[in-house]
Amino acid sequence: MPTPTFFRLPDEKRERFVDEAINEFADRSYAEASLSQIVKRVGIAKGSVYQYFADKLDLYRWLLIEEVPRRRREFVGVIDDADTDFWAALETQIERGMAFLVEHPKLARITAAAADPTAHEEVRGLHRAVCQAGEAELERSLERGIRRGAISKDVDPKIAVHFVTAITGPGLTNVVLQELGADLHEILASDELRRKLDPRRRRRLAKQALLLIQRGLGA
Amino acid sequence: MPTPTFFRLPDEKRERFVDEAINEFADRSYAEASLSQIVKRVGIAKGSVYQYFADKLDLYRWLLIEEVPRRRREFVGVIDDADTDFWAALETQIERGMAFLVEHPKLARITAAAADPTAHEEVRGLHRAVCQAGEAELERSLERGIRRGAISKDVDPKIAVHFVTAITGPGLTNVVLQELGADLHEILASDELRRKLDPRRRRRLAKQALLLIQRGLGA
Amino acid sequence: MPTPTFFRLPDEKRERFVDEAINEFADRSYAEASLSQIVKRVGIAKGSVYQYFADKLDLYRWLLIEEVPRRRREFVGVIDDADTDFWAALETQIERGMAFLVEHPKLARITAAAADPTAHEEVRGLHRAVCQAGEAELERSLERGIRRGAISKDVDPKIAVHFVTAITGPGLTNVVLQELGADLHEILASDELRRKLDPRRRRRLAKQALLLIQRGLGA
Amino acid sequence: MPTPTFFRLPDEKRERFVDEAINEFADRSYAEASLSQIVKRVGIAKGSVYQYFADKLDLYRWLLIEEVPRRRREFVGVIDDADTDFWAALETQIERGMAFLVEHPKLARITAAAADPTAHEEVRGLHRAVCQAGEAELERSLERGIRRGAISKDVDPKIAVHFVTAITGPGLTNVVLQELGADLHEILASDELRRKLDPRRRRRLAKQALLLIQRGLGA
DNA sequence: TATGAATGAGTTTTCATTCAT
DNA sequence: AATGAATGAAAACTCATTCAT
Repeated sequence: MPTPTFFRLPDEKRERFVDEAINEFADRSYAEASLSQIVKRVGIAKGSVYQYFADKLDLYRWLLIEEVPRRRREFVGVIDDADTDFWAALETQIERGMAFLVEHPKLARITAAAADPTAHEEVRGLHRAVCQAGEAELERSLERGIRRGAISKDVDPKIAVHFVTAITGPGLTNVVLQELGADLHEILASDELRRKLDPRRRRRLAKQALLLIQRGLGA
Repeated sequence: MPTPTFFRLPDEKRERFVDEAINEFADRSYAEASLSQIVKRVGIAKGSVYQYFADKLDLYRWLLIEEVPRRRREFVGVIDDADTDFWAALETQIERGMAFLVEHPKLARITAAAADPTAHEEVRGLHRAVCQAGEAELERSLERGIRRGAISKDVDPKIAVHFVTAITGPGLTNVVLQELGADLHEILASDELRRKLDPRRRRRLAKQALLLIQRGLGA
Repeated sequence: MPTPTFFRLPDEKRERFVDEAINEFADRSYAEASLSQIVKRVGIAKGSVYQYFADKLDLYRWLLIEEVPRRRREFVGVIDDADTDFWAALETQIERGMAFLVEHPKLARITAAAADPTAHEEVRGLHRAVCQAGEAELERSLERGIRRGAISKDVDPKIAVHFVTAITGPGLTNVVLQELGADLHEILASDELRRKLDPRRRRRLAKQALLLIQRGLGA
Repeated sequence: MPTPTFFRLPDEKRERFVDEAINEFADRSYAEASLSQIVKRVGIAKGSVYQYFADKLDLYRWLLIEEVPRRRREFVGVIDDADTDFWAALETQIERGMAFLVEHPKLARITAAAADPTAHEEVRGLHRAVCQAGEAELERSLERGIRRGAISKDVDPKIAVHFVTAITGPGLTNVVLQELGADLHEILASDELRRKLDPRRRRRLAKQALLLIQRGLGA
């Protein structure tokens, strides 16, 4: 976790640092990402990184577990299905997830990298933690859906959670990428690409995902 | 692609080399995988690798695009849905895919790593190629399914292909991992774990996946 | 040498600083000793060190040449052989030296490190100065011993001084360490070890050293 | 311990490497000694060191435990006191030890550094091993001396060994250094200094050491 | 064809020291 | 006086790749 020094930094400087760190870890795998690159781009001394974080892993951990999820929550908002229809909540979630993917592809990419099964022992541990947090939440949602009769009783939430996650995660991501005819890396470089996927089109794609899940699981 | 020299190698030696290369690339990401490790375990000189392959990437490319898919096809077999029921063919495919995952986790892991969005520029290109090959085939299957009336007419095969791939790929993988209470790395080390997931239990999981897809897409 | 600021410090704070500095330089060689460690343990800012001393070497010099000898003198006292028997004075000195070693192993260690011939150019200079001071004093003692007939006339005090120093310095230290079955680092950590070498046993060891010197040099 | 590669090196190259490594570790403490310096002086690539040794510690260990003792044995020879008079053997040993000190001050310095009590945890372990080996041998010698009547029966060889070691080690070293009016580092640089201590003078100094020990311990 | 020694660019990390506040 | 952020040189170590034998 970051040092107090890091939080005491002038906002502008801290943000520049975080942005470049996100750039680096979105571009390259943990092993390939290089602190040297980050400091070069931020324009600070190598040693400064170690004033802010204990080491490379510490920086990555904070990004992956704290900062990226925080930014995601900020963008996506909290979708509470406690008071609303399960399917309506899911639809909102899918739509906002797609918007996040398109508007913040770098952040999306860092999270997506957490699925890589070949990775540093230590990094894998972080990845598992990240995934499990999201899955636990969805599982509770599914259970609620079953209780309320939205989801069929013969669905096992412990299993279905992985299918729904797969559809709304890598599934939707790949749909988007195909629509754009590009990979995540290219999207970063091009505002034009991002505009290609206007909200109307996004809604159409979201509907398809929702339909599959709804028919697949619905009561 | 391998040099003629590589194919002229005594079978036993070539196989030992390939096995250790698979071990290494299944354990570590492309960036972390080390040729030094491979040659040490095979017991050949470092220079020899460059008699067989142009460089590290060339070796990885061949494994990812030729050798691992070849081994997968050998294990899974070709499931031709031209003559059979679409859903029956899919069910078979899912079941065999799960069996492959459990029996050959190393190979599965190399393929799964291809989903990592943060990776060498060049490696990413390979990954995309691998994915697109599989998706093209599935897309044709889906189109056939629609024509024959197995799949609803309002399904867009270009989009659905990603959802189905997500479910049968990362979705099922994660289901399996959760069932085993372990990650892919641990499965490798433990025959016991592998036995935990006997065919009957596998079939039950496959059914759940199939049901979701079938209800979701079915006419 | 310390700045006026250093001496103006509240006693409690200055003492805490000195104690931790001694801890650090007793644990690690000059090169390995780290100002960062010291300030962290004292709980002051890094920059403060430079308000008290010119630099790392300046701090070390003061400890080695002023503070540690001062503490040693305080513990050992001044043994004046001007009025007493040469051998009785030496015996006292040896006994007190051993007591110092056992009761203040950290201080002893800092002095002992001064014997290391591989060290910073500048540090070596300090070491030589420290050694020569002690040797000059002993040499005068030896000369007095010769004049009074306690020591044989054919002893060259300029040479003998090094042998006596060796016996009472590293010689006795190693005897003590062997008796304790430990190295200096372990002694620090263990009060129990220190108690193992009670005064009676210490006297026995001292006698052996004295006997060797007395028979070896005595008239 | 060195790799096979190291031993396969052309003699000239290997010797140049070892010589420079000895230079470095004789000049600076383990912590300060730098592989970068060594390779710069030898004129090879940094990576080459790691073809020869596992790491810095591995190189130091080999020098300290194998190579320097080997060179010392080669120079000093084996002095067997089994067949000769104990005192004559000791005298020879002292004389040759002094010659070694003067002729190979670098090697002597590396050994002497082993007495430094403030040092890397790992390095301290090596040092202790080196010291204990020498002491064990001398202890056996002393016991033989007692049995044969050369040494007084009331001498405890376990204790005396440290005093004798101190005299013939740091004691004699300091005598020599004082005679030369220099420290070990200056001796290295100056052939003239080395010549100042001709064999006749060396013998005189050795006699003084022997006399002290002989009178001190002799029956 | 096989070998394996040599390379050197690149990595993460440490730390004494400076200096604006 | 005290602070503590910034610095950057230097360290140990890794590894794909080359090339003479």
